[in-house]
Amino acid sequence: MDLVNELNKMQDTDLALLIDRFMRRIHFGLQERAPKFDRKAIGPGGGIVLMTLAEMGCVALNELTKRVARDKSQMTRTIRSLESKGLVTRESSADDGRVNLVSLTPEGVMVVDELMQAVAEVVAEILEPISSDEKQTLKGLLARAVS
Amino acid sequence: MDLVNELNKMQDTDLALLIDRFMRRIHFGLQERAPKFDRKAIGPGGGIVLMTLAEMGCVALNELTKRVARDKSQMTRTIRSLESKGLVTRESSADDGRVNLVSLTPEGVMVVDELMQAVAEVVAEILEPISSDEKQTLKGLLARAVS
DNA sequence: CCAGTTAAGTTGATTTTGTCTACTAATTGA
DNA sequence: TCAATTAGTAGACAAAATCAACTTAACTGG
Repeated sequence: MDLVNELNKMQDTDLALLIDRFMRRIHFGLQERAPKFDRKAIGPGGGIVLMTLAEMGCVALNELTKRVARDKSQMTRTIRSLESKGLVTRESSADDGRVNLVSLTPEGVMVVDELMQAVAEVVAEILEPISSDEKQTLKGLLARAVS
Repeated sequence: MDLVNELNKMQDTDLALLIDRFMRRIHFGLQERAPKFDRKAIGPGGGIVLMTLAEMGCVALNELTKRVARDKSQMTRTIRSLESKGLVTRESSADDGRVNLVSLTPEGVMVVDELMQAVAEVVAEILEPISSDEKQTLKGLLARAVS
């Protein structure tokens, strides 16, 4: 019982390492391709925010912050940077004067499209050794774990 | 055909977001528990190195660098820091005068054991919604992708 | 054997992220 | 109405990533 528990812990531990390595490989893959698509110099932080926006649509800044799991002060800066590049807009909510609703501009949509294509290429490259069905499985499991 | 391709790209894209969120959740979970196990203030960077060392055993620094996918200059600093805390040792290789062989000290083993327990708890918490078999599947898929 | 090249590691400078605290303004609720 | 939350901003600082220059050891073609 305790032994089984030990083994399971082992397994969970190197799962963390696997996740880290996966992340780093995505990072390097994108960095290589950055000259091709990152004309606005949004960087990794901006990229994650843009992609999350593409996923969520117009959304409150605090919701976005929770989703990407970053500090709110940093999110302020990231959004301001993206705003200054014309990729996102903000308007304060009518319901609640404190919240800012963030959404992609048309140009933001174009930029995020290119970014997503690059991300897709990189991820596809990493996932090359596993089948399409398995990709589905992988994504499903991660989604259930993280949601 | 093109449409299917588009869909697959979409899926690969949000897989990257899922991985990022997973990583962040591990990070926060460990940060919460840090007071309990991180008495040597090794931090996330040092932690990954220690766990990788636990996995690989005595290994050349350049191999370690490749494995954790960090810059070699940073690895130099991380290892030096861990060395100064008595958690790893170095000796230059007999075969090749350029390479440094790194390994855990007995104290490093103890520290990494506590760390791994914390990591296991955090990961187990995140993976709570999926079954044990599914964990195996997940780990297998990631391992195949990343190796 | 030996000059040119490559690889391992170190150092330094710089930038980017992350973190923590303090603050303002808007909202909630007793 | 007034104390307590909540959203967002600003500043200071720490950690990590990045990039370039450099040293030393090892390899390689002639």
